[in-house]
Amino acid sequence: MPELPEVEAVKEGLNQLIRHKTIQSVDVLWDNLILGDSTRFKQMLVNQQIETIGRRGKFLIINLTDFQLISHLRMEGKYDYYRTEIPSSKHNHVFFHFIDGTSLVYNDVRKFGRLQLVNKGMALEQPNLRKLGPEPLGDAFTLNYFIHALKKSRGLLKPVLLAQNIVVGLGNIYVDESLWQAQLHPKRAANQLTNKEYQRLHQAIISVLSLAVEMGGSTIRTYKNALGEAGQFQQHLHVYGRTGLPCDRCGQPIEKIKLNGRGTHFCPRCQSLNNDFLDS
DNA sequence: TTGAGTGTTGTCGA
DNA sequence: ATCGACAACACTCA
Repeated sequence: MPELPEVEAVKEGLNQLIRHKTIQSVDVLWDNLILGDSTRFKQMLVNQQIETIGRRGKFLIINLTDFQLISHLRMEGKYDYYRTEIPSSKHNHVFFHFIDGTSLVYNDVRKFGRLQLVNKGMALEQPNLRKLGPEPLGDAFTLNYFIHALKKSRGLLKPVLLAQNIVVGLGNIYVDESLWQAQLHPKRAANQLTNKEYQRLHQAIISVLSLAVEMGGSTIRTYKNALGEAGQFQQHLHVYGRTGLPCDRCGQPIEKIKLNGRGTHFCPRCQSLNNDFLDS
């Protein structure tokens, strides 16, 4: 489900809903969602107060009195907030009960998500967070940085952009959309673009993600933010889920291929493997 | 009915 | 070290 824009929307919702609330108890119905010992996880959270909720890449970071709770939604993780009774669902797996009687429930159909409690200040020191690249909408994501990073990289454009070590936040939807916007084939060698192409790609990533954040993300099948609201960026998709439909730029039917196991959508005319002529 | 496909990423083997 | 395949799991669709 969630790429950067969706996680950002969840973060915003959680900040509205659970800031300053104090946890009374925690229930875990599927231990594999918890990294580390789930008994300790439940114990340590009692009496912790929520300060603020942040985001790093696709990770949510819930800042507590003495700890940080790292939460990754992976494919289908969601948070639901309830003021009264919690409707029964076979996919509700983790329950945070607050002293005011309200609850935050982690729901995950596929159980791929992960929750990890670490000491305050240690979230960004975890190995998987430490190797993340810069935020695409932050100051560190400069064109110069991006060019140098991609020139050092090996492999094909799309897999390299999905790896999160050069820039965070892109997933299968937004990488396809960014490559369409930049008119680059997903199988181009990532270290062999022209400077003009690097510039187009850099700009495309920023503009696609900015608009998607503004629209509250994309709701393709099931995504909802913590307030229960759908995203609206799906109205703006040009290639993802548009296989066979005419390209919005040139009319050629959108193609779908498999690239490293991921469905990959692109326009075979606008995003040719040999499109150097676009720079002339 | 069965198999393929689904928004992610950590791990494993070459 | 790096890259691709696979696993974690449930559900939908052809």
